[in-house]
Amino acid sequence: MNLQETLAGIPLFKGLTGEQYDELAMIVVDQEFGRGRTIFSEGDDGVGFYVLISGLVKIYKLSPEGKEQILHVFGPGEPFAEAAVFAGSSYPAHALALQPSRVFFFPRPAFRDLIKANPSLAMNMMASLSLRLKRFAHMIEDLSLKEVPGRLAAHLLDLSSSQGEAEQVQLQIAKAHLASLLGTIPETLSRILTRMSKQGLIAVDGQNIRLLDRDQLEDLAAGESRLG
Amino acid sequence: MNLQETLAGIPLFKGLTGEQYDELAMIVVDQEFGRGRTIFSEGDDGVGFYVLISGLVKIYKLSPEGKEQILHVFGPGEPFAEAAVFAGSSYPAHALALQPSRVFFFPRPAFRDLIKANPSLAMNMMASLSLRLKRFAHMIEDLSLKEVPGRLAAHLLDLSSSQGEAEQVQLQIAKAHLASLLGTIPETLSRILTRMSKQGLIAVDGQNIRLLDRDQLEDLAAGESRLG
DNA sequence: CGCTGCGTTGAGCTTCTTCAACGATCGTGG
DNA sequence: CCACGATCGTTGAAGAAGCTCAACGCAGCG
Repeated sequence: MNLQETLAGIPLFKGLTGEQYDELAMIVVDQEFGRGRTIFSEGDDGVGFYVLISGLVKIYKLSPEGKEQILHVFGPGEPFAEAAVFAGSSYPAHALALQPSRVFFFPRPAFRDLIKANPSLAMNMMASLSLRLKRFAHMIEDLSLKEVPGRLAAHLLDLSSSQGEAEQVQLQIAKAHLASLLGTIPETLSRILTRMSKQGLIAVDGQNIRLLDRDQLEDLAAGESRLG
Repeated sequence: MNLQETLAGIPLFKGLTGEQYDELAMIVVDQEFGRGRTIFSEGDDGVGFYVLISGLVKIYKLSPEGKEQILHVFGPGEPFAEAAVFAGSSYPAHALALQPSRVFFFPRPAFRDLIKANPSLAMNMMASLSLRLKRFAHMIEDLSLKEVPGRLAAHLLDLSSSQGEAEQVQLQIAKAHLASLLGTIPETLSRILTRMSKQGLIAVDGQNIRLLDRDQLEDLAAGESRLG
């Protein structure tokens, strides 16, 4: 697959003309990061943004005591650090490859020129930023208004819908990472998984989880009920 | 002040040409909302976005049990609900006027046409969305990695810097609203304000708060220390 | 006057975290 | 091939932070 074809497969760049893909191809930098490698750190100069081509990347914040809050885990096709291109000048969080990852890097000045000249690219970018905003709003809501079992249930149902409404979902990330994504710690997550299993809501087998009682999971996710 | 002048005073629209202000003026709808009036509700059809001209507006989520989490309190000059223009089709949260407010409403289709034809407007919009994204990321970090005293300290220092580094800051909103903005409840906020006063960090007089020990407030805000 | 919105304080309880120990798995180098 | 360390997960006991419930105070205003 050549560069232009790869670019055309990225949702952010959908609907562009062949010429526009050529322009993108001219400024893109193809990079690889091994598992556990840092892509950028909070406070680093925001020199451009990325699109993940393959692999898995986490975006996270750290507290002074070392506790981590994952803001997002990105899979193939997703852009990250776009905000750094348009606001402020430094990355507001850390980015690290959870799996060996291939990313396309777009340098800030060249990309700004491109987007200024391409309204449909700008519209795509605004849609992407807006979607991200919605997800963050959802995350704030979850952290503040739901307890951990509710957040977990919501996450499992999200996974199910993104994995084709299957009864069995795949976490994709280690449980320790899931804990950080849900705003808690591994111990607490482990206890809650055990509790939900005992109550017949789910069945856990490593990173595979079967959703046995969707109705009750949905009640939990809505914050309408407690886990006895 | 005529319409074009008012538009020119809005940061989102800065740097546009006179002709562009005329175009904006043609699609804008001038609206007023009394104190306590709902501007839109979560799930409503996202028919456009708003810029607050005067007054005070809160954007918030509600849990099924009625607990509220304020995502943002907007003052004059700030746009809100922009995300609804570019992603999804419904508002993802509620908006309510905390004070009598005047807003400019921009209908979605007309504004999309406008922004597609005006690259500098698009760049401004992307900057605005990106800034919002940063603030949300910060809020997630606070909710997850800091305790309530830390969030309060961070908020007070934010207020101080936006109010000209004054020793005395003005909350602008009721303490019950501040509690919701910080992801807690009025009782807890009240207790913490009392505690911080007794320890000489601040002095509270209604909505006026004097910052007596900036160093220690900054430690708290960074999450590096606890409130004895 | 009495209502309503707003704030404070106390007692008890739930949830979550901390600290500590332990078990399983896996890849690597001796 | 086994041993070792590293990563990851689980479980228990104790403690802290924050929430719920309830009562009360106080100011503004119809």
